[in-house]
Amino acid sequence: MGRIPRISSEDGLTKGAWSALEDEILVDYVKTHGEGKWSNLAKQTGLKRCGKSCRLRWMNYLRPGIKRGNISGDEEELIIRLHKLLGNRWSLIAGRLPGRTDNEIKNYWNSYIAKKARDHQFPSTRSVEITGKKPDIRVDLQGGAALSCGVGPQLQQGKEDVIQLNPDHMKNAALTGPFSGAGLTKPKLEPSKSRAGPLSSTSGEIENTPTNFIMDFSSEEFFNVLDSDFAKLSDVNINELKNTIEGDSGGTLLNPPLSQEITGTINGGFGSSSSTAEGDQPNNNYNMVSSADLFQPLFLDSNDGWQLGDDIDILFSD
DNA sequence: AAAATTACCAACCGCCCGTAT
DNA sequence: GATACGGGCGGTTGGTAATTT
Repeated sequence: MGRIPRISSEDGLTKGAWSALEDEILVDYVKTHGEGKWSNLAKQTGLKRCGKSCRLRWMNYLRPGIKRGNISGDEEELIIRLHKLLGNRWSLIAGRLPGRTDNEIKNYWNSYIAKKARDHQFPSTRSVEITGKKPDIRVDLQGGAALSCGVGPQLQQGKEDVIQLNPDHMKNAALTGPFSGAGLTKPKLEPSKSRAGPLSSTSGEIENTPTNFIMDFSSEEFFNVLDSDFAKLSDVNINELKNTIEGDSGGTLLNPPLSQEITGTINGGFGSSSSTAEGDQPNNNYNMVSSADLFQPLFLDSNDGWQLGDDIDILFSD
Protein backbone atom coordinates (compact mmCIF):
# COMPACT_ATOMS: atom_id res chain seq x y z
CA MET A 1 0.00 0.00 0.00
CA GLY A 2 1.05 3.58 -0.29
CA ARG A 3 3.54 5.23 -2.44
CA ILE A 4 7.14 4.80 -3.29
CA PRO A 5 9.32 7.44 -1.66
CA ARG A 6 10.59 9.85 -4.20
CA ILE A 7 12.46 13.11 -4.29
CA SER A 8 10.86 16.09 -5.91
CA SER A 9 13.23 17.41 -8.51
CA GLU A 10 11.94 20.91 -8.03
CA ASP A 11 12.49 21.59 -4.36
CA GLY A 12 14.41 18.59 -3.12
CA LEU A 13 11.60 17.59 -0.81
CA THR A 14 10.77 13.94 -0.37
CA LYS A 15 7.34 12.84 -1.44
CA GLY A 16 5.51 9.60 -1.17
CA ALA A 17 5.57 7.06 1.61
CA TRP A 18 7.20 7.94 4.88
CA SER A 19 10.13 5.89 6.11
CA ALA A 20 10.49 4.68 9.68
CA LEU A 21 13.33 7.11 10.18
CA GLU A 22 11.24 10.04 9.02
CA ASP A 23 8.47 9.00 11.35
CA GLU A 24 10.90 8.83 14.21
CA ILE A 25 12.21 12.30 13.48
CA LEU A 26 8.70 13.67 13.29
CA VAL A 27 7.60 12.04 16.53
CA ASP A 28 10.68 13.27 18.35
CA TYR A 29 10.10 16.78 17.12
CA VAL A 30 6.49 16.83 18.26
CA LYS A 31 7.42 15.40 21.63
CA THR A 32 9.87 18.21 22.09
CA HIS A 33 8.10 21.14 20.50
CA GLY A 34 4.49 20.12 20.42
CA GLU A 35 2.14 20.24 17.48
CA GLY A 36 2.17 23.17 15.11
CA LYS A 37 4.92 25.15 13.44
CA TRP A 38 5.18 22.37 10.92
CA SER A 39 7.23 24.39 8.51
CA ASN A 40 9.88 24.85 11.18
CA LEU A 41 10.15 21.10 11.53
CA ALA A 42 12.01 20.62 8.30
CA LYS A 43 14.37 23.47 9.04
CA GLN A 44 15.22 22.27 12.52
CA THR A 45 15.39 18.55 11.86
CA GLY A 46 16.63 18.43 8.30
CA LEU A 47 13.63 16.38 7.34
CA LYS A 48 13.03 16.84 3.65
CA ARG A 49 9.30 17.15 3.96
CA CYS A 50 7.05 20.14 3.58
CA GLY A 51 5.12 21.33 6.60
CA LYS A 52 1.84 20.17 5.24
CA SER A 53 3.14 16.69 4.71
CA CYS A 54 4.47 16.59 8.27
CA ARG A 55 1.19 17.72 9.70
CA LEU A 56 -0.73 15.19 7.64
CA ARG A 57 1.53 12.37 8.67
CA TRP A 58 1.21 13.30 12.30
CA MET A 59 -2.52 13.88 12.30
CA ASN A 60 -3.45 10.80 10.32
CA TYR A 61 -0.91 8.25 11.37
CA LEU A 62 1.53 9.06 14.15
CA ARG A 63 -0.67 10.94 16.60
CA PRO A 64 -1.31 8.99 19.79
CA GLY A 65 -4.69 7.37 20.12
CA ILE A 66 -5.21 6.78 16.44
CA LYS A 67 -7.35 3.74 15.80
CA ARG A 68 -6.75 1.98 12.55
CA GLY A 69 -9.06 -0.29 10.63
CA ASN A 70 -11.88 -2.41 11.98
CA ILE A 71 -14.55 0.23 11.97
CA SER A 72 -17.31 -1.19 14.08
CA GLY A 73 -20.95 -1.40 13.19
CA ASP A 74 -21.76 1.34 15.66
CA GLU A 75 -19.14 3.55 14.16
CA GLU A 76 -20.37 2.85 10.66
CA GLU A 77 -23.92 3.66 11.60
CA LEU A 78 -22.80 6.85 13.24
CA ILE A 79 -20.78 7.81 10.19
CA ILE A 80 -23.83 7.31 8.01
CA ARG A 81 -26.00 9.43 10.25
CA LEU A 82 -23.47 12.18 10.62
CA HIS A 83 -22.87 12.22 6.90
CA LYS A 84 -26.55 12.63 6.34
CA LEU A 85 -26.54 15.55 8.70
CA LEU A 86 -23.24 17.18 7.87
CA GLY A 87 -22.42 16.04 4.38
CA ASN A 88 -18.77 15.69 3.49
CA ARG A 89 -17.52 17.53 6.54
CA TRP A 90 -15.17 14.72 7.32
CA SER A 91 -13.34 16.51 10.06
CA LEU A 92 -16.58 17.17 11.89
CA ILE A 93 -17.62 13.57 11.49
CA ALA A 94 -14.23 12.39 12.64
CA GLY A 95 -14.57 14.59 15.69
CA ARG A 96 -17.47 12.44 16.82
CA LEU A 97 -15.47 9.24 16.48
CA PRO A 98 -12.60 9.16 18.95
CA GLY A 99 -9.39 7.90 17.43
CA ARG A 100 -10.63 8.15 13.87
CA THR A 101 -9.25 10.62 11.39
CA ASP A 102 -11.06 12.54 8.75
CA ASN A 103 -8.94 10.89 6.12
CA GLU A 104 -9.82 7.42 7.31
CA ILE A 105 -13.50 8.17 7.46
CA LYS A 106 -13.38 9.77 4.05
CA ASN A 107 -11.63 6.74 2.62
CA TYR A 108 -14.02 4.43 4.37
CA TRP A 109 -16.98 6.29 3.02
CA ASN A 110 -15.69 6.45 -0.51
CA SER A 111 -14.64 2.86 -0.70
CA TYR A 112 -17.14 1.04 1.43
CA ILE A 113 -20.28 2.85 2.41
CA ALA A 114 -20.71 4.50 -0.95
CA LYS A 115 -20.44 1.11 -2.54
CA LYS A 116 -23.04 -0.24 -0.18
CA ALA A 117 -25.32 2.60 -1.11
CA ARG A 118 -24.80 1.87 -4.76
CA ASP A 119 -25.58 -1.74 -4.16
CA HIS A 120 -28.71 -0.75 -2.23
CA GLN A 121 -27.61 -2.59 0.82
CA PHE A 122 -28.20 0.63 2.67
CA PRO A 123 -31.09 2.80 1.65
CA SER A 124 -29.88 6.34 1.36
CA THR A 125 -33.22 7.56 2.56
CA ARG A 126 -36.10 6.14 4.48
CA SER A 127 -38.65 4.32 2.49
CA VAL A 128 -42.02 5.93 2.50
CA GLU A 129 -45.42 4.36 2.48
CA ILE A 130 -48.14 6.52 1.04
CA THR A 131 -51.85 6.06 1.32
CA GLY A 132 -54.69 8.40 0.65
CA LYS A 133 -55.43 10.72 -2.21
CA LYS A 134 -54.08 14.11 -1.44
CA PRO A 135 -51.54 15.22 -3.98
CA ASP A 136 -50.43 18.19 -1.97
CA ILE A 137 -49.37 18.79 1.54
CA ARG A 138 -50.27 21.86 3.47
CA VAL A 139 -48.71 22.21 6.80
CA ASP A 140 -48.01 25.20 8.93
CA LEU A 141 -44.75 26.23 10.38
CA GLN A 142 -44.74 26.97 14.01
CA GLY A 143 -44.52 30.53 15.13
CA GLY A 144 -45.77 31.86 11.84
CA ALA A 145 -42.42 31.38 10.19
CA ALA A 146 -42.52 31.10 6.45
CA LEU A 147 -40.79 28.17 4.88
CA SER A 148 -41.82 28.59 1.29
CA CYS A 149 -40.28 25.99 -0.93
CA GLY A 150 -41.64 26.79 -4.31
CA VAL A 151 -45.13 25.69 -3.52
CA GLY A 152 -46.93 25.08 -6.74
CA PRO A 153 -50.21 26.59 -7.77
CA GLN A 154 -51.91 23.31 -7.05
CA LEU A 155 -51.55 23.98 -3.40
CA GLN A 156 -54.75 25.12 -1.83
CA GLN A 157 -53.72 27.87 0.45
CA GLY A 158 -55.43 27.79 3.76
CA LYS A 159 -56.55 24.21 3.41
CA GLU A 160 -54.65 22.08 5.78
CA ASP A 161 -53.77 18.52 5.08
CA VAL A 162 -52.03 16.49 7.65
CA ILE A 163 -48.90 14.44 7.55
CA GLN A 164 -49.52 11.58 9.88
CA LEU A 165 -46.47 10.06 11.37
CA ASN A 166 -46.20 6.73 12.97
CA PRO A 167 -44.74 7.78 16.29
CA ASP A 168 -42.99 4.48 16.76
CA HIS A 169 -41.21 4.77 13.49
CA MET A 170 -40.65 8.45 13.81
CA LYS A 171 -38.66 8.10 16.97
CA ASN A 172 -35.55 10.13 16.31
CA ALA A 173 -36.68 10.78 12.77
CA ALA A 174 -36.12 14.47 13.27
CA LEU A 175 -32.47 13.70 13.36
CA THR A 176 -32.07 10.93 10.90
CA GLY A 177 -34.48 12.19 8.34
CA PRO A 178 -33.58 14.79 5.81
CA PHE A 179 -35.26 17.51 7.81
CA SER A 180 -33.00 17.13 10.75
CA GLY A 181 -30.61 19.89 9.93
CA ALA A 182 -33.38 22.33 9.55
CA GLY A 183 -34.22 21.66 13.15
CA LEU A 184 -37.90 21.85 12.57
CA THR A 185 -39.57 20.99 15.77
CA LYS A 186 -42.81 21.24 17.65
CA PRO A 187 -45.06 20.54 14.72
CA LYS A 188 -48.58 19.36 14.80
CA LEU A 189 -48.97 15.67 14.91
CA GLU A 190 -52.27 14.10 14.24
CA PRO A 191 -52.56 10.58 15.54
CA SER A 192 -52.85 8.04 12.83
CA LYS A 193 -56.34 6.67 12.48
CA SER A 194 -55.33 3.89 10.23
CA ARG A 195 -53.21 1.72 12.42
CA ALA A 196 -53.44 0.27 15.83
CA GLY A 197 -51.03 1.56 18.36
CA PRO A 198 -50.59 4.04 21.10
CA LEU A 199 -52.03 6.88 19.12
CA SER A 200 -55.03 5.09 17.83
CA SER A 201 -56.80 5.60 21.10
CA THR A 202 -56.29 9.30 21.29
CA SER A 203 -58.86 11.85 20.35
CA GLY A 204 -56.90 13.41 17.56
CA GLU A 205 -55.76 16.42 19.49
CA ILE A 206 -52.48 17.96 18.66
CA GLU A 207 -49.57 16.45 20.41
CA ASN A 208 -46.19 18.03 20.64
CA THR A 209 -43.24 15.75 20.45
CA PRO A 210 -39.65 16.43 19.56
CA THR A 211 -39.92 14.19 16.56
CA ASN A 212 -42.64 16.06 14.77
CA PHE A 213 -42.05 18.35 11.88
CA ILE A 214 -44.12 20.58 9.71
CA MET A 215 -43.54 21.97 6.30
CA ASP A 216 -45.24 23.66 3.46
CA PHE A 217 -44.66 22.30 0.03
CA SER A 218 -46.14 19.97 -2.52
CA SER A 219 -45.95 16.25 -2.13
CA GLU A 220 -43.58 16.06 -5.07
CA GLU A 221 -41.23 18.43 -3.35
CA PHE A 222 -41.71 16.53 -0.17
CA PHE A 223 -40.46 13.39 -1.83
CA ASN A 224 -37.60 15.24 -3.38
CA VAL A 225 -36.54 16.16 0.09
CA LEU A 226 -36.84 12.60 1.24
CA ASP A 227 -34.64 11.50 -1.60
CA SER A 228 -32.08 14.18 -1.17
CA ASP A 229 -28.88 14.38 0.70
CA PHE A 230 -29.40 16.80 3.49
CA ALA A 231 -26.10 18.48 2.86
CA LYS A 232 -27.44 19.66 -0.46
CA LEU A 233 -30.60 21.00 1.03
CA SER A 234 -29.55 23.33 3.72
CA ASP A 235 -26.66 25.33 4.86
CA VAL A 236 -26.63 24.98 8.57
CA ASN A 237 -24.27 27.15 10.48
CA ILE A 238 -21.93 24.34 11.27
CA ASN A 239 -20.07 26.13 13.98
CA GLU A 240 -23.22 26.83 15.88
CA LEU A 241 -24.50 23.36 15.23
CA LYS A 242 -21.21 21.98 16.42
CA ASN A 243 -21.33 24.12 19.50
CA THR A 244 -24.82 22.97 20.18
CA ILE A 245 -23.77 19.38 19.89
CA GLU A 246 -20.67 19.82 21.91
CA GLY A 247 -21.96 22.20 24.48
CA ASP A 248 -19.27 23.61 26.67
CA SER A 249 -17.62 20.32 27.25
CA GLY A 250 -15.89 20.01 23.92
CA GLY A 251 -15.44 16.44 24.92
CA THR A 252 -17.35 13.27 24.56
CA LEU A 253 -20.59 14.92 23.57
CA LEU A 254 -22.65 12.09 24.80
CA ASN A 255 -24.99 14.38 26.67
CA PRO A 256 -25.72 17.40 24.57
CA PRO A 257 -27.39 20.32 26.26
CA LEU A 258 -31.12 20.58 26.17
CA SER A 259 -33.06 22.92 23.99
CA GLN A 260 -30.33 25.19 22.87
CA GLU A 261 -31.32 27.50 20.12
CA ILE A 262 -29.29 27.76 16.98
CA THR A 263 -29.73 29.74 13.84
CA GLY A 264 -29.43 28.55 10.32
CA THR A 265 -30.52 29.28 6.84
CA ILE A 266 -32.29 27.28 4.26
CA ASN A 267 -30.17 27.58 1.22
CA GLY A 268 -31.92 27.82 -2.11
CA GLY A 269 -35.01 26.03 -1.01
CA PHE A 270 -35.67 22.35 -0.77
CA GLY A 271 -35.04 19.98 -3.58
CA SER A 272 -34.65 20.58 -7.24
CA SER A 273 -38.16 21.76 -7.77
CA SER A 274 -37.84 24.75 -5.57
CA SER A 275 -36.05 27.79 -6.76
CA THR A 276 -35.34 31.38 -6.11
CA ALA A 277 -34.39 34.14 -8.45
CA GLU A 278 -30.89 34.06 -7.07
CA GLY A 279 -30.54 30.33 -7.34
CA ASP A 280 -28.26 29.46 -4.48
CA GLN A 281 -28.99 32.48 -2.43
CA PRO A 282 -30.51 31.77 0.94
CA ASN A 283 -34.15 32.62 0.81
CA ASN A 284 -35.22 32.12 4.35
CA ASN A 285 -33.87 32.75 7.76
CA TYR A 286 -35.48 31.24 10.78
CA ASN A 287 -34.69 30.03 14.18
CA MET A 288 -34.07 26.40 14.78
CA VAL A 289 -34.58 24.74 18.08
CA SER A 290 -32.73 21.59 18.83
CA SER A 291 -33.26 19.19 21.65
CA ALA A 292 -31.54 16.32 23.28
CA ASP A 293 -33.85 14.00 21.42
CA LEU A 294 -32.81 15.63 18.22
CA PHE A 295 -29.12 15.08 18.69
CA GLN A 296 -28.97 12.09 20.91
CA PRO A 297 -28.71 9.51 18.15
CA LEU A 298 -25.52 11.16 16.95
CA PHE A 299 -23.63 9.51 19.71
CA LEU A 300 -22.62 5.98 20.10
CA ASP A 301 -23.79 5.66 23.67
CA SER A 302 -27.25 6.91 22.95
CA ASN A 303 -30.32 4.79 23.40
CA ASP A 304 -31.32 4.80 19.80
CA GLY A 305 -34.37 2.97 18.69
CA TRP A 306 -34.06 4.10 15.12
CA GLN A 307 -32.43 1.59 12.85
CA LEU A 308 -31.15 1.75 9.34
CA GLY A 309 -33.80 0.59 6.97
CA ASP A 310 -36.66 1.52 9.23
CA ASP A 311 -39.66 2.88 7.44
CA ILE A 312 -41.41 6.12 7.86
CA ASP A 313 -45.09 5.70 7.26
CA ILE A 314 -46.75 8.83 5.98
CA LEU A 315 -50.47 8.87 5.47
CA PHE A 316 -52.44 11.59 3.75
CA SER A 317 -55.77 12.18 5.30
CA ASP A 318 -58.63 13.04 3.04
C1' DA B 1 -0.78 -19.61 -13.48
C1' DA B 2 -1.29 -15.27 -15.50
C1' DA B 3 -3.77 -11.22 -16.58
C1' DA B 4 -7.29 -8.09 -15.51
C1' DT B 5 -10.07 -5.91 -12.34
C1' DT B 6 -11.36 -4.15 -7.95
C1' DA B 7 -10.55 -2.57 -3.25
C1' DC B 8 -8.05 -0.15 -0.10
C1' DC B 9 -5.75 3.75 1.76
C1' DA B 10 -1.62 6.81 2.37
C1' DA B 11 -0.40 10.87 0.58
C1' DC B 12 -0.66 14.90 -2.46
C1' DC B 13 -2.99 19.00 -4.27
C1' DG B 14 -5.36 23.15 -4.27
C1' DC B 15 -8.49 26.08 -2.09
C1' DC B 16 -9.99 28.61 1.85
C1' DC B 17 -9.72 30.96 6.22
C1' DG B 18 -7.63 33.10 10.19
C1' DT B 19 -3.82 35.59 11.93
C1' DA B 20 0.29 38.35 11.85
C1' DT B 21 2.73 42.10 9.88
C1' DG C 1 -6.85 47.84 4.44
C1' DA C 2 -3.52 44.92 1.91
C1' DT C 3 -0.48 41.25 1.81
C1' DA C 4 1.91 37.07 3.31
C1' DC C 5 1.92 33.00 5.62
C1' DG C 6 0.52 28.88 8.17
C1' DG C 7 -2.76 25.63 8.99
C1' DG C 8 -7.00 23.04 8.02
C1' DC C 9 -10.02 20.85 4.97
C1' DG C 10 -12.11 18.17 1.14
C1' DG C 11 -11.14 16.13 -3.30
C1' DT C 12 -8.24 13.37 -5.85
C1' DT C 13 -4.36 10.50 -7.16
C1' DG C 14 -1.63 6.56 -7.47
C1' DG C 15 0.51 2.39 -5.71
C1' DT C 16 -0.11 -2.14 -3.58
C1' DA C 17 -2.92 -6.03 -2.18
C1' DA C 18 -6.68 -8.90 -2.96
C1' DT C 19 -9.93 -10.94 -5.83
C1' DT C 20 -11.87 -12.44 -10.09
C1' DT C 21 -11.72 -14.10 -14.76
